[in-house]
Amino acid sequence: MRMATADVFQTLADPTRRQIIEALLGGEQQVNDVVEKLSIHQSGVSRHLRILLDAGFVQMRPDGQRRLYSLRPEPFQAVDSWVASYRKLWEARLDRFGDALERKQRAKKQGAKA
Amino acid sequence: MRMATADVFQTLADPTRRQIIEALLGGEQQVNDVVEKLSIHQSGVSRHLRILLDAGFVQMRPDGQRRLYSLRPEPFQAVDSWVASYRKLWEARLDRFGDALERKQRAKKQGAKA
DNA sequence: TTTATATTTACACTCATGCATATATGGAGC
DNA sequence: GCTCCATATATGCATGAGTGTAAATATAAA
Repeated sequence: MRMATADVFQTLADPTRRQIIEALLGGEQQVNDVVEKLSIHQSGVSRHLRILLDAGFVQMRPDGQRRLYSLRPEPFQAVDSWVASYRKLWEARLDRFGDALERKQRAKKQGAKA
Repeated sequence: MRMATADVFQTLADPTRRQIIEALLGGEQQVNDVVEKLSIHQSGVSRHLRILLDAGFVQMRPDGQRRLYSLRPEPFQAVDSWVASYRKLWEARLDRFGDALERKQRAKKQGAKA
């Protein structure tokens, strides 16, 4: 149960796990709910959830005989922080749009607050 | 040679490949330069570079008997865009700091421009 | 105890990795 | 042109890791 960035990518490598993550974006779900959205047996989903739990992507809350799973932000932040190191690769070529974009976003944010 | 987000995570799952990517952050490198930074044989590096090439992470430019590899932005953008879908998971709990932070960054940016 | 929900384990299978070796490619020297 | 050397890729092999399924086991409620 390490929790390093390394395991984060290892965990995300499996498409079924990414599907599970996407399914949980809607909010807390019990195992069977997740199973219905995938084409894999329940035992497989349980194992994937276990891996996601170990990697910190999800948390679990027992509710009677059910187990409710939901997303946790930390590993996503780790990915975000990793990719940030490489953002310079494409930000340069967007520079000319940068200022206009920034102004637009700032205006939007101001509007939302009003 | 697909190029979907799926392969992106699959490609990033291997720690040696992430090392290679990191090594290329310094700029264009020939294969031997990369080999020296890792503890793996040249043939292995070549195969990893091939995989990175297929996934779009790197591009190759022949220079005599050397092959110069460098990073390409697209797959990183794909990761960035994927993680953006989950940003709401942690942005909420940072809201109270958000305004102060934004002001600070804005001030910094202004300062840099001056 | 019976039922619903979920996890664990054993198994077969596939796939990826690293190494070693062989093969390709390009330049230098003759 | 030809050979020699440096650089790099491709292939065959052994090994290890991960996946899905099915059966067995846990857990909680009725």
